[in-house]
Amino acid sequence: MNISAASKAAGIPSKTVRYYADIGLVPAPFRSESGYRIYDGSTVRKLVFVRRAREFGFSIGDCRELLDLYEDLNRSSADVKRLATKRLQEIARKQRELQLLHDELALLVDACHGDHRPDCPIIDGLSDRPTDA
Amino acid sequence: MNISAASKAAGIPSKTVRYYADIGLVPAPFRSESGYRIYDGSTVRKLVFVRRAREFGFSIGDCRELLDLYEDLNRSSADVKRLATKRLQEIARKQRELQLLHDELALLVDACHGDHRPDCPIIDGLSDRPTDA
DNA sequence: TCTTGACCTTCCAGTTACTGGAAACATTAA
DNA sequence: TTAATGTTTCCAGTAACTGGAAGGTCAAGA
Repeated sequence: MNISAASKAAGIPSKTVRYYADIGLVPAPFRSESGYRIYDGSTVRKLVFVRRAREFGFSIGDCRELLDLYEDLNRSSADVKRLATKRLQEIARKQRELQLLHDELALLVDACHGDHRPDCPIIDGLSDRPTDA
Repeated sequence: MNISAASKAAGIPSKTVRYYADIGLVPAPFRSESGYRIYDGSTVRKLVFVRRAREFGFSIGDCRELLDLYEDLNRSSADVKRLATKRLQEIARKQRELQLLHDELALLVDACHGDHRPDCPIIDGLSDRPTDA
């Protein structure tokens, strides 16, 4: 599996796949005789995990910690479980905030009659005229 | 309402609040005689909206479009409704992906007995040895 | 009134996490 | 064998902040 196949499988550009190995986020892949990177399923799965975590605002440092869970889970189980649980709570918080964002936008869409009538309660609430706050 | 109050209200650092006006993402605030920025509730509400959108991976460009919805909703309603609906679908997709991330991490946590027993089915599946893929 | 400390200003440089492009070597298909 | 495509390294550029310097402002207290 060379880099473009791994890139496709993980949903991450080749450039970024290289970068993630350069900074040691994922293990550096083996090389073919001619120097081509050769990826295995294990690394690809990590890349997928990183992509999803990055999409939701976890930093590279966070990803490093999250990936360490994979390696360390059976070692210092208690500490690691606490860390993972903290991250789970963060994800749950993100889910709630995402729901708020969704609802706010859905409200806009619902309030919009899709024609040219000028009365829109949402616009009234968010226009530039000075308000209560 | 000066910049630190607006910063607190919106949950965004003062630096970033200034930056968002510099790049024209939110309207440039009025100034006091001495040059201090003066914020109103309307702009603060936009800043909150931007913060939430940014936290979920919408780019500054995306935020610009989203904010335009507020201004343009009662104008070209049909087009704008289509754009908003597209964004809603994206948010829904993000929610599903976030759920996957959550489940994956929850699986790790559940599988971890919090002690030092060495058998962990998740680790087995994600270890560095070559796998099926 | 003066001063002290917190807050504000602009400007410019640095950071994070990529991302694009050049130059050169490798592989494959015709 | 040659053309197209894929890969390599290296270095520079971008997006979106973020930190720090140098200096002006404001409100409270001696």
